[in-house]
Amino acid sequence: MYPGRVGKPGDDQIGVVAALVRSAFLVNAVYAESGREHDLTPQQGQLLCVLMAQPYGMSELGAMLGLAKSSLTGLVDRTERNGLVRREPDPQDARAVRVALTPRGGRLAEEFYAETCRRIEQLPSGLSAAERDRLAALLGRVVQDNEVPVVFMESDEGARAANTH
Amino acid sequence: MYPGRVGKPGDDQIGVVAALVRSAFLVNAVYAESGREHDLTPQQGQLLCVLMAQPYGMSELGAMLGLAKSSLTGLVDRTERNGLVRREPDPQDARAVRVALTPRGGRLAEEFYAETCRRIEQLPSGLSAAERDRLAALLGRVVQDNEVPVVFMESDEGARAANTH
DNA sequence: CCAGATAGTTCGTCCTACGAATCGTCGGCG
DNA sequence: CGCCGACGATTCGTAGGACGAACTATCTGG
Repeated sequence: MYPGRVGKPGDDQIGVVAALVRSAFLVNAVYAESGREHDLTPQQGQLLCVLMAQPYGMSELGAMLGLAKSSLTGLVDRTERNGLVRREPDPQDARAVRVALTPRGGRLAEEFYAETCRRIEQLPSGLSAAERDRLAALLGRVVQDNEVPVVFMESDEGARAANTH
Repeated sequence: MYPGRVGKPGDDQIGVVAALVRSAFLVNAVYAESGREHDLTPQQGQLLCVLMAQPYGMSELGAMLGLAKSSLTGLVDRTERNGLVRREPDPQDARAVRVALTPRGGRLAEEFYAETCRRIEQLPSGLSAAERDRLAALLGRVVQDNEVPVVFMESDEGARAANTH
């Protein structure tokens, strides 16, 4: 009844729950550290990563990031003040606003994204390629089953945008 | 060289990197929501979870949680003000302090921990028991390879700590 | 054409996080 | 023994983050 142990007797493996929580802790730390290197707070970094895909309205951003409207206003304010994003009027709707990366914001986003990828990729470096693949497959299903918003680009989108390989 | 794809052609699986980042996003959301139900910020909830295992000194906590000393002082201040933790003098060292759960803090920690476990456990509900087990094994190795501090108890430690008192 | 819904902002409050400066204690070395 | 540097922790100032309630302006269905 406690975290997802399948209770093989004598198994001394960590539970799924603890594994998920602690790996999230790792990822959070990477975000923080990676952000610090580019003078970004984790939240601003996340915002840039979301906007790499395309511009979004404030409400859309709020829904994706799980933030209240007023929180978004502040986050975009500060990021805009740093010259990384821009509020553009929505041509269809005079109330609405589209938040887009500035050129400088775009460059910084690429750097931050690449750096973060690099660091995150180190985390499972103890696993074989096949194991990493299986981990990706399993976690990927968890992510999809729970309909996580695209807060971090698909890797090959990223790879293509970053270096057109 | 980008995120751990093993590049089977036509594979349309998410990359390890994106999977890790997005699952972390999920876990963060759970922490926030679970905390809200118990009038805890995610940070205070995390503090309580760490202290469930045993009391710690401020410096130890800072190291485990990855926070600067001054950040810890504030976090413990606020949590203490809410009556959830207590600063006890360290008998060996008059400079040091041991932070421990109050009875009320202990109860709240158990509730928060159980609720969080319950919710996190739901995340991989689309996986079979065997798959969850494999996910736990893989993520567990990542966590251990990266020496993640025990920011979330082992499940059976939790059960034991709760009962053997 | 108007009433209600919708998009965003403002305001006040509290929490989070940090570095620099500070204070008291500890311990080793002369 | 006494001192001084290391160490544990707090204080202070600053800046960011998150929220709800109240507000403005626009949009849209009837």
